[in-house]
Amino acid sequence: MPPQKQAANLGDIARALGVSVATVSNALSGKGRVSASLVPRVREMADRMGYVPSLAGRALRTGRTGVLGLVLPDIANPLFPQIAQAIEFAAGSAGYGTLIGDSRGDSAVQTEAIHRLVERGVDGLVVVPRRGTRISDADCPVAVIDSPSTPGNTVSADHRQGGALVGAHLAALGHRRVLLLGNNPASAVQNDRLDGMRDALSGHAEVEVLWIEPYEREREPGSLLDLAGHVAAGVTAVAAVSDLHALRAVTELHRAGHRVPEDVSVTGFDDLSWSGAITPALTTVRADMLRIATIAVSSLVRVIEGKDEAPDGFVVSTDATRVPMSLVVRQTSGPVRRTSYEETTR
Amino acid sequence: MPPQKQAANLGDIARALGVSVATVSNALSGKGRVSASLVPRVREMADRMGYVPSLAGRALRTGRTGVLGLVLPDIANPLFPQIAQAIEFAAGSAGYGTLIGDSRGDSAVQTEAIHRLVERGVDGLVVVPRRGTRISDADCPVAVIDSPSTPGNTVSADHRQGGALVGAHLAALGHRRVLLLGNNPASAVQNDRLDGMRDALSGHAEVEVLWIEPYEREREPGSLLDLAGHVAAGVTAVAAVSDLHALRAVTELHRAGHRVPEDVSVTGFDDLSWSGAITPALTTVRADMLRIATIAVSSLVRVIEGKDEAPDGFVVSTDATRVPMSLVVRQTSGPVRRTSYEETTR
DNA sequence: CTGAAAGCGCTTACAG
DNA sequence: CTGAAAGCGCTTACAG
Repeated sequence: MPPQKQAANLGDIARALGVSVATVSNALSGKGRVSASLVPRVREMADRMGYVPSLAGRALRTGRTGVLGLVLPDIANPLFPQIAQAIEFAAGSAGYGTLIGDSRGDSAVQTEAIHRLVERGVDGLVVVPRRGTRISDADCPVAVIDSPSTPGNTVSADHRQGGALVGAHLAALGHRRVLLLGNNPASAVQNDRLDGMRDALSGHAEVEVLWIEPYEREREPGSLLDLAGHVAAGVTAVAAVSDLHALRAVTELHRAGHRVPEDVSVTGFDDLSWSGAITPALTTVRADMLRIATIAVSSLVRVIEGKDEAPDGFVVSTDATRVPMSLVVRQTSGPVRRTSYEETTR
Repeated sequence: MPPQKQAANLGDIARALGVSVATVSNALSGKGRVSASLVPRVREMADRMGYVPSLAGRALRTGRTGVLGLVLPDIANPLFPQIAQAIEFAAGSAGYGTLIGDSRGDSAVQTEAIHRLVERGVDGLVVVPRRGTRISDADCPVAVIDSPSTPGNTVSADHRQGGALVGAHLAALGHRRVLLLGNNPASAVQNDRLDGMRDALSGHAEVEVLWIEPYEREREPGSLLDLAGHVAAGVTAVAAVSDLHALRAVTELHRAGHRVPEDVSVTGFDDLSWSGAITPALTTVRADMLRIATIAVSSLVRVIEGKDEAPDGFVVSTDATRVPMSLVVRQTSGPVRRTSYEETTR
């Protein structure tokens, strides 16, 4: 007997078995007391009839939809795939669907996106907020993924510790003069990363920060960073707060005739998808997104399922968890070598 | 009077106004005949009471959820953000939410992801299928975004025309010997792009295809493409089927001591987020994702809302629409110049 | 251990 | 033009 196609419901199963829908519901959910002998019969019949529970019916009755909303600052952000994939996986594993909302880099759109998701009845929200935004009461539990420096309860990678990983790595390689590269002095994430680098390098190397102009897709041709000038001044390593900046550094150094890492080491941050594919492959720092996502989703789910209280204006407490980052050493970072200039002047 | 907080429903409004829920429903939806004088009163009261329609109630009654599923071959794919953003926007504009599903690069997971979305009651599905997968009946309308060479009804960028754009561009710049770069001879998308390039270059330049090994995040250090060898043999332009390959070409050429584009032009494909940020900025080809998404979503919505028949086993007909791509000329592609070698040997 | 009943919020024929 | 009623599919007290 082939499984039937058209959606059967609890009533169909109950009728087929001569029992009540309540009993079928209980047998399937394992909640109410049902005679042991009935459970397998119900299950089998449900299978045979191709029973798929109606989420709408369940949602109407329970007031829960089994869906989480994911609000991102800008889907076009290159880091987004990692986050979205991790959240989708964590949510799926917990039995939840993932509805996406895009802030398109705009606070007003972010607010609107949150409202739309709430109207759709999401049970909880994972928000990666736009810089500087605070998520207020959203009529549902919210988990925030952000920098550790953000006030309030958040889950996030430990950007500072990640920075320290880079700093320690470069110090161990013998670098004495390191140029740090960022593009936004107002970014908590960037500052955390830079602070970590500074900490780990202090006592080992001179450090200088170069704030480049904010990233623009179509910047002026020829607007270079003058890395060559810094190299001439003795810099042997460039540590960027993002793979994007690192890539820019590598390509500009190459173009200026320097070799990476023979003349200058370069490190990035985030392990974007292409960072292993360039030549030389980029040394970078990776967040454990799956862990971050799992923490965010599970705290949310605990509140949704009533196992935790929702503290602090409905924002989920995660004890401001910091998830350690890990260093991915590839070919752009190497030991300091004497430059050929110094070698030839001996 | 401040707007009330707790979710009001149709019954609350009806009670407040002394009319029936049916009337309120009709007034709000504009469907049933309601006296003109009542409509604004109902609307106003709904606003004042902070009425938010229950999607669950509506879904249970109408059998529609107002949610579309988006199934992606691999969220980690760098092209994904563009697609997801466009679909989310198009769906949102049409009044639909977007539930995501990730195939994680695995056909079995893809099938499972589709099932999960269908179980969640999505009204339709936008699928970017894994290579070689055909989406069969999914119990809901499906729009497929894929290569034009894929059998069946799909929406897609016109990859071949995009390739021709690159070819024509390089031909116009005077290149006589062009190396095409791909990594998967079985990919319909890549072959379409290459065919377009070949077409446009034929009669103008000698063309050769280099299939590099499939992209791996952590490839063997030092596995280079020997682009230098090709350059020595007279190649003045490298046209890649992806920005990723183009990036690899640029970095390897740099490292081999060639300048881009002075010695060798390089072009990519897809306009990934970083392609304007490298130095030199990457010449590439961009798909009109918003248009593609709009076509996919609107064909889906027409079927869902009963304005079109669902043809061909529930797969939405889009007349196999081909959306033209556009060339983004940046700094990696330039006119052929005599090499300094030849200049100095005169 | 099992069943009858209520009700989540909505929309849609159907009667008035 | 408006209202009473049914019913989408489910779960959960409550009686038996």
